[in-house]
Amino acid sequence: MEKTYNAQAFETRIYKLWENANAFTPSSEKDAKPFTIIMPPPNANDPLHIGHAMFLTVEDIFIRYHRMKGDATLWLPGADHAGIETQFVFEKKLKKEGKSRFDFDRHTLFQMIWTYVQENKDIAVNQMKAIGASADWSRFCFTLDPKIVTLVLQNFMRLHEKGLIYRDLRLINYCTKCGTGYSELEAKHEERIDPFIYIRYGPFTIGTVRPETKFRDTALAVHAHDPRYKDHIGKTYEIQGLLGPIRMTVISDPDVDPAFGTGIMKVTPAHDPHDFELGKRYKLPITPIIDFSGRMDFSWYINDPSFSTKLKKYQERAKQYHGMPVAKARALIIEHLKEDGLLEKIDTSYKHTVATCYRCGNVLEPLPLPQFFLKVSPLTKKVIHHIKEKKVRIHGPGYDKILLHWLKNLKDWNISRQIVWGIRIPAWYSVRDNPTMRVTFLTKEDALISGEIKDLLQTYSLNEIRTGLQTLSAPVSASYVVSDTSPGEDYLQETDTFDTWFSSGQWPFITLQSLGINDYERFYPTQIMETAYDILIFWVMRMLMLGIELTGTVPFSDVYLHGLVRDEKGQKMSKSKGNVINPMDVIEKYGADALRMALVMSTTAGKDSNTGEDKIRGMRNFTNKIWNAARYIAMQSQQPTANNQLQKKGDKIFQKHVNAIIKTMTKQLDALRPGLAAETVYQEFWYYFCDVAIEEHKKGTISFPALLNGFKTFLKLLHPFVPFVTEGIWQELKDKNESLLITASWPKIANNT
RNA sequence: GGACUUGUAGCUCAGUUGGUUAGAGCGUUGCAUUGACAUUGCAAAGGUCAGAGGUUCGAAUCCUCUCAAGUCCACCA
Repeated sequence: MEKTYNAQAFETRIYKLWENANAFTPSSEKDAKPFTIIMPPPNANDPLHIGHAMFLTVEDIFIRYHRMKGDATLWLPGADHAGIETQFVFEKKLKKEGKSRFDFDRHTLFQMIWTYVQENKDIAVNQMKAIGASADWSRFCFTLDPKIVTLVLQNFMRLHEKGLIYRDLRLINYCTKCGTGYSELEAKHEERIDPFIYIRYGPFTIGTVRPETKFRDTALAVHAHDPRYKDHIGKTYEIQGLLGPIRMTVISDPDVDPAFGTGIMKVTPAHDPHDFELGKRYKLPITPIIDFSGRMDFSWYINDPSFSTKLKKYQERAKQYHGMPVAKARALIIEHLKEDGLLEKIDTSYKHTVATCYRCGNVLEPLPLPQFFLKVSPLTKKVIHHIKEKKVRIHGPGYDKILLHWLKNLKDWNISRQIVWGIRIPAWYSVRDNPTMRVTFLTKEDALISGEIKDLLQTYSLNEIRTGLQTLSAPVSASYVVSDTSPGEDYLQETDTFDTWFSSGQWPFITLQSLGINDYERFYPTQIMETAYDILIFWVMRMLMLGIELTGTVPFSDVYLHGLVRDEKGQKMSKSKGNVINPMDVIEKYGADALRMALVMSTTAGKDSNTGEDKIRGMRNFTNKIWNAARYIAMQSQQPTANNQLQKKGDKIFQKHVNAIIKTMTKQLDALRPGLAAETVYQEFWYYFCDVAIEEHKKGTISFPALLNGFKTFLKLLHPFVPFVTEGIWQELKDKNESLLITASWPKIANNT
């Protein structure tokens, strides 16, 4: 044996040894208790980062422990198509090549992303193997596998049959840069200081940060008890605006805060969530003035028959605004307000929060768009019940409360996304029944071919429309049929795809179901869901909601949330800061075992940990310590059992101590405390086994067989944490009748009487 | 504005039904090298467990308040 442990020389070989022995497939023994972890599927386009290494390590520890305990242990790996994320990355790549998504039709774009993702998926799997993940690769699932897609569609249909799906016009958080809407979870609120503008508005003064939307105001609202405005309620005024006079009625609503601004607000239902609610309440029209590319839309004014009768000034202004980006238009409109003497004052220190795109940082535009929604309250009620019944336990301080808070306040889930990369919503609109439906071809060549379906049908055959179809906009009143196959010749399918979390929210059971009824019946519900706390709401909550609704049971009994891995100064790792630890570099330098130990040792559920190279180096030293203990053992010649009173006594004390360690570690692992268990085994191996037991043996007070036995026990206890070095040593020291450490049995407390 | 979490050695953190002298990694200081290991061993320094009060025979641990740090949530035009 070499003097120091060389991880590189072992790891690949050892992993092959396990793979060749089929060690990762669950035992088929009938009375073996099933133990299942569904791996959080990494984004298929992502190379592995330290966060992946974290969950792979923690989960692999649980998996290896249960496998050694003799459970039928399944760790099911997979990959997520990660709709928006992936399409965004791909579009960036296109941009570098001087292209855009609008250069391709729907089908071609999907195929291109598919190919791109396929290449990256294989890299990710190899990296997961390098970390030592003992997952069952033969059961690998991808969210866009045909079988998975079929199940997602069927489950959508089931939810629809249960009356939990509806289509509605709502103001959605729309990112005009990314070209898609989001759910409430994906909006990031940021504090901003924006000018607050006071505008002379007929007999009133109104305050707003968004003067550009005022052209489509539908009413003025005040609080009923406000003495300043009480007498105006119900009255209609002619108000001089930038495009001529408009008529506006004053309504009263208890939600209007008299203390804010001037106490009177303009109502713009199409562009403000609060106003949208008011609009609904008082049946005000929803009249947009901003389009989905984030530009001003004055076509309603320009195309109005009375346009030619307007003042020249107004005509020019409208033409000028039309098509202008929102921010630019706002500045210009402020100028025009000044010009017309309508600007009262500007408060430049107004602080408020705006919703921004969690991904690109662009300010989200609330825009009216018909979307599919999932009613959540019947689902969240069931989840709350299951949590209270302790059918599912959350590990990580405070996160049970956060989850419950969300469950109690959750709004209906917008599951439509206006992207191509995903599972297309199986809703079909009849061309015959919905003649006002529009299709838009977004390829440059076809950009002009848009219009009412009726006209298109005359020019093109239906098949041609389907192939090139980019987006379809059906009015909110359009009738639709939910079906996983086309209901008939004259139907067009919804072009929106599902929110990625809608499919990954079903992951624990659709994976197993896609693998066959046997797997589903044997391994569902699963035991542990292990993931980072930052996707508790996005993912874990959704899995609980959909799992309980669609399978009648909690998809997992324990949720273990690990913290985020930060650098040694506690800063978030990011490429721009240059403090990123690449797991593959670490493995090359120090070995996978050192990385694993560094990630898990002394960490607790739900708390961030700071990991620097010093810690990893320290853990590399630990693997070397194990190696050298093995060298010492290997150097001893076989000696008979304890042959004197001193050794008998020494062996007994040694055995007793080892038993205590087995007991402690078993308890810690059962309690889902891998960080503590790692610390225990580290301490006990180094400061007890090496510093005490081996020294005792040198003095002759512990017999060799007892020492060897104890060492083998330690290898087993160490194995879930540092699988490579322990298996490597095991192969050197094992008896003839022993085979692999990975499948050896977890130590039981030996009777030493 | 709400909610949650944290404050333990120079640094990074463990310490879960409250129980002798509060632990580890890294760092620091001294000594040790032909017999497993210098990626080491032995020894040492370093803590009023944020502060104050309370419960208790006993508190880092439970309760209250104060101070500090962080995270999440929230439509105020």
